[in-house]
Amino acid sequence: MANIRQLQVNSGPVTQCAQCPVREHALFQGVPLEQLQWTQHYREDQYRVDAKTRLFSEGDEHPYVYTLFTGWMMISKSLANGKRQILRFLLPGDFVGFQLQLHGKMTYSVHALTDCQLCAFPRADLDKMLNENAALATRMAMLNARDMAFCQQVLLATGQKNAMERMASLLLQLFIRVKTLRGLVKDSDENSIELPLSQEQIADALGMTKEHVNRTLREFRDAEILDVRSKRLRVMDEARLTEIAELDAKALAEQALL
Amino acid sequence: MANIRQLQVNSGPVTQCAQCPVREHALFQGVPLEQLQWTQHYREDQYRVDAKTRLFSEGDEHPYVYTLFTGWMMISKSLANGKRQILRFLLPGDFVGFQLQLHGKMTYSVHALTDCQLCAFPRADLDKMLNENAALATRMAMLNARDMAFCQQVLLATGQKNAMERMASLLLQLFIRVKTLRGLVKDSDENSIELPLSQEQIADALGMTKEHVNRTLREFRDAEILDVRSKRLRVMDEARLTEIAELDAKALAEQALL
DNA sequence: CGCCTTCTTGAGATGACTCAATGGTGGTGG
DNA sequence: CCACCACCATTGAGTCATCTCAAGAAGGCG
Repeated sequence: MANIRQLQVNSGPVTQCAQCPVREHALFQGVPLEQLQWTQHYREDQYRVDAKTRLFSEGDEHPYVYTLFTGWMMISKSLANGKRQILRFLLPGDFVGFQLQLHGKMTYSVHALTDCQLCAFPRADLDKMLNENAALATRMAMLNARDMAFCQQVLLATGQKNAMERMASLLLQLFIRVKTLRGLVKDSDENSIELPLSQEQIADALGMTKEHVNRTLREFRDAEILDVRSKRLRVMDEARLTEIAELDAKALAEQALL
Repeated sequence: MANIRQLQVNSGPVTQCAQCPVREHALFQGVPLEQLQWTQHYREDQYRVDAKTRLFSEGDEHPYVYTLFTGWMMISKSLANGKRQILRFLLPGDFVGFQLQLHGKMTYSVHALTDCQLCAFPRADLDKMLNENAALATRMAMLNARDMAFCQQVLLATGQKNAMERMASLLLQLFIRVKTLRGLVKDSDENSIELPLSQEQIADALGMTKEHVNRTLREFRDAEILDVRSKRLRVMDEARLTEIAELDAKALAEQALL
């Protein structure tokens, strides 16, 4: 609740995106170029959003959908008593904002965890574009199916795994996704990734308290499996982590590639 | 685990579907008829599945996707230790089987709770159909978005609500969906619906134990809010139930209509 | 340097779980 | 039509994982 601040979208297109690992808009990946010519006349703008600011909130009538180009964001839903569930962390390449009520109120909130750059589409245009281009609409369905599979994985974890297993699932999933993205943008450290999350955010993603997240992270550190410290996740024993998480690392990497 | 039996698909098309409340295949609803003419040459068969039998399991390479015409089914994922999360209950009109790896292993299992009738499509055809017809692909994306919103709702509940609130959410959601479907097929009893679930299944859908489901149901009965008995859910105090569930009844009804 | 957020740790409370035993109920076959 | 059996619901008592409340330590940022 407390960390929701004013939206700061600096309008004006960002022409270049030099450090962006995903050059194409996610919706267009794999769609043949000649089928995209006609989309030229649809509006498409790039925006910056500062760390810790809100892109939109649950209940807003928000006119855009986005592809995240750089940075980390999160999607969340809250209850009246202030409890918050983080549904997903967004990484470069992820699509945000598509939902059933295309022109109704958003069913979740989106916040930037780091400074972000994103590509925006007017909802009205998206609607038309999908109905005019089957390859695009199919890709949209596929993106949705990927996110669905992920949401179901998290639901399985939240409903049936204990604290340690849930945490292993989340961290391994992020570890693999970030390393997969990195394939496109070379990096040095093989067994550590940037992890711009507070323990409270991890807690809200896993449905546990921040204190228990802290204790669980300590257990992992004591067992020399992983170490989360100063916004960095270091994995010492990936095999053991995979075992605890009970996830299929190969499937995760495939998902991350889409 | 124990209630997984042999698949019994009686092949041969079911030409009529007299008692079916959803006459159209979900994927085709809202798609103009003239755009569907050309789909005629794609295969489409109807099947029956007996109560308590499996349609397919996590890990199977299953060649069909389905629309459920009559009956209740459930989608679930399991862990090695036998714990099972029920991801969703399927009602007439629901689409099952679409996923990212269209031709790979299924990421979840599907079981029939009652005797069911469903309409099957070969996966290979679906792929082509989507890529040839934008309206169809858009509709697929929309169906997915609906299911996504529902999955996120459940995730919020499982992560942040207590036993009573979670249970209220599930039962209210089913209550509204079934009553909405009933709009198409008139029925008498206004405040009760058929609920072909065991307490153990409710438990697996909510991430709690069957014993605690039993105790929680008792609390609801004692408070004269609802009564689940002999495969029937009777709601005595819908206002109170909605309040406890902290759900938007109007939004639920809209979702149910898609 | 100082302030504010985040992390860390402890101790006690509790909601939900486990284990165990009994009671119901519907379906099946004699 | 009844008797049996398997499955499902019910209830109790004790345990445990996780939560709550509290207080101090450590970062990071202006």
